[in-house]
Amino acid sequence: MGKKEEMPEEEKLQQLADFFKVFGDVTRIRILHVLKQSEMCVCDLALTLDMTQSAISHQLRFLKQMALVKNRREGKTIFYSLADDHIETILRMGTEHIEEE
Amino acid sequence: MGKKEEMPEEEKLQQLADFFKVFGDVTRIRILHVLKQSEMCVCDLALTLDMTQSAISHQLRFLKQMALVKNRREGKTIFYSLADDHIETILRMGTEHIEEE
DNA sequence: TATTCATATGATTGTTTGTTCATATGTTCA
DNA sequence: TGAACATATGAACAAACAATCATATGAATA
Repeated sequence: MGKKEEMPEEEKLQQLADFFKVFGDVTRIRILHVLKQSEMCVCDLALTLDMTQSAISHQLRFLKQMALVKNRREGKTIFYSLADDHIETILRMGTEHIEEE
Repeated sequence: MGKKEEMPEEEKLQQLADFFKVFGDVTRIRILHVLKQSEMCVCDLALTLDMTQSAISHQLRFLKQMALVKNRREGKTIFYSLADDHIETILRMGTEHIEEE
């Protein structure tokens, strides 16, 4: 929609750092890794990752803000899933880098 | 050399987070961005990025540890450069993600 | 409508992290 | 060898961050 090419270089680099920062935490990586397989509600994420509902919820808010996950409500429960398959690609790239050599 | 496929999932995710964490800081992103164009010595990096030599040096050590940069000595000065072109690819992927939509 | 279940959120806290300051190491050249 | 220059490093400090605790919001159902 907007012309992002016009963004000043410095600001772009800041955004880039902010973007990668999201992946720089194990909890968030674990969440993304689980969601990569299937959508999941908050309480099941908490169970699966063995963390409190609150901790998961806080991270999900962050991930949502950064547009990495989306959610849908079904009655009382809210299901989270990856926002797009771009995320998987990035995770795979990182994995490949780590695994080589 | 080692078979990285045998690594336990949890440890792999931790390594992945640690890897991305490197890119999650503006200073490091700026350093990598500059080195993408040409190798450079510590003092010029400090000048270019308008930061103290010490701050740059600390970050370079971190980047070196994570195998993202390499260096060579030439007399008194030490030149740093990107360790491989993989880094550029990852930066580009991040940039693309940010710039789209 | 009161209770229960699912999730969100604000405040607090302990930890991590980036920068600074002071100083050490290492190289060159007079 | 000693002065000058380039880089590295340890300790200390402040800011950012993630988890926790307590509580609020919101939906279903008895």
